[in-house]
Amino acid sequence: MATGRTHRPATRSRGIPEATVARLPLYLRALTALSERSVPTVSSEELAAAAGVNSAKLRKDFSYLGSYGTRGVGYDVEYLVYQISRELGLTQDWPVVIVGIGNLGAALANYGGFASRGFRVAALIDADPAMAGRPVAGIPVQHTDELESIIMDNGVSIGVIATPAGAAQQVCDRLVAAGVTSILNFAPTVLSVPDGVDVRKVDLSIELQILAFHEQRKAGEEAAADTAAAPAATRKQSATDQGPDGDVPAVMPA
Amino acid sequence: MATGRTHRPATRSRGIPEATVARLPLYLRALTALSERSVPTVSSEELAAAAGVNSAKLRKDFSYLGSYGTRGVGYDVEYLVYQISRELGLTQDWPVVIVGIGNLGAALANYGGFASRGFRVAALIDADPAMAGRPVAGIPVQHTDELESIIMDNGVSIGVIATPAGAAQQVCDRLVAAGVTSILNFAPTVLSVPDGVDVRKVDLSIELQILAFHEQRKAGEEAAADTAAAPAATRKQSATDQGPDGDVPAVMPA
DNA sequence: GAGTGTGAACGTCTTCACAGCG
DNA sequence: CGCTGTGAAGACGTTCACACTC
Repeated sequence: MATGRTHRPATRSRGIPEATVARLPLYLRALTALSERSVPTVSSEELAAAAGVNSAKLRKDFSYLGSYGTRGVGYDVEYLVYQISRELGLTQDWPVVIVGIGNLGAALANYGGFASRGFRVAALIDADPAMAGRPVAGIPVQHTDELESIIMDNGVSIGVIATPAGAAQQVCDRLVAAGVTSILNFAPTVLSVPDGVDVRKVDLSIELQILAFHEQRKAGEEAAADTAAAPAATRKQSATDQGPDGDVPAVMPA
Repeated sequence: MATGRTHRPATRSRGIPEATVARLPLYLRALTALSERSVPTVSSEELAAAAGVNSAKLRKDFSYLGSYGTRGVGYDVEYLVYQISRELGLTQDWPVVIVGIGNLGAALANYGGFASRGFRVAALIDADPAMAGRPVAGIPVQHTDELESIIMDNGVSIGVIATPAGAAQQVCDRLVAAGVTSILNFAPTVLSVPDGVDVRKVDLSIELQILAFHEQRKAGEEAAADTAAAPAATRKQSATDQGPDGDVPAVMPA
């Protein structure tokens, strides 16, 4: 089955902290927007505001990549876009397959955010024979039987699972056996994979439950409403910090 | 500057850590599955395996809720389901509106994971007049003009945004003005909201970029492959821990 | 002067390991 | 004995504040 990958020595010597990696796409998006408006440079303060984080965090994050800024000036937008893209591995082409072309799978296939980065939908796969051949987002759906050959022929290493929960583990096993080493899982199940395979999970229902928790808490605090500093109308960037993490599952490096 | 920032009073006396809150839905799902199989009790070890975390973390998490286990035995499944549901606020009904009924919005409307918890889709809203009246997942789509009245009439406090990025902030503003205090955002934008409103973000493209980062790293490590302990076929639960967090944005309690 | 880069302080989350209870 | 519950230790992440550079 899996290649016996090594263990992670705990301290990633050359490594960029996971928390930082998770924010790089955020910075990249903000920078891309600036780039499209032909803004030449940004300060950490401005960029941080656009990305919804605070500037100290942003500077610290960038410091892990290297010293790409200019003191007294800020960061060169184009240069940073390139550096972050390279760090994230977006300067290369990543063929991706989406398995499970229901409502969600179709939404993913149509999602523009993939192509704009280095991702290319190499194939759509579904178990329903009636779907076979039917085009979704301009790409013909192929039957699950073809899964292995599609993966191998296209050198796919990233797979997206958008099947019902019951089918997810089985699909996952087949993807991994065929050579996929990174999986984005939308099915509400805990997938088990061999060492060396990364899984990230997106779970809609979990996100709502976390919101419900905070919502409930708010309701209970209607009383003691003011403590010290709490200007009612202070606008605040939302994406700032998001809870520790746990939410959307996880990266499991070898 | 130097000392004393009027921060959050440090010790949230009654508070459950965010990281723990984010895992409660995971435990709940695992417990529900056990409950359906009429399993009466579980040990922390078994439940942890089912949820994809380690047992120490699970016990610590539960300890914030109270002492619901029995030493030498484990946890009563039904009782824990109830306690966690209550803690998450799922024992009450949460009417939710989904704005933006494209592929993704439709997928969300059809998603079974909502109803099974305390969430009820109170309305589907779209800006396209051609969508109005058309049923999606058995619910007729309503026009954006009705947004405010829908929110108020149904006492909706949780909104889901599945619109294109360009419309998200505007929709968000209207939702908030109408009384929504928790938002789940699928649009690839940083939303800015007043204090007291929570926003969580799910961003598909960001998840893929994080996977690409790790994938790239793997490719570069093909060389030094063996260290010490690396049983090739060791199966591992995926959702264990997922990176620090940052990824999907954030909860911003008042 | 303006703004980056970063050591050090601080806070949060995870893991360990074992006391204590059924 | 088995397994929970939890202090204490340690890893990780964030924030502060300022030296340093342009």
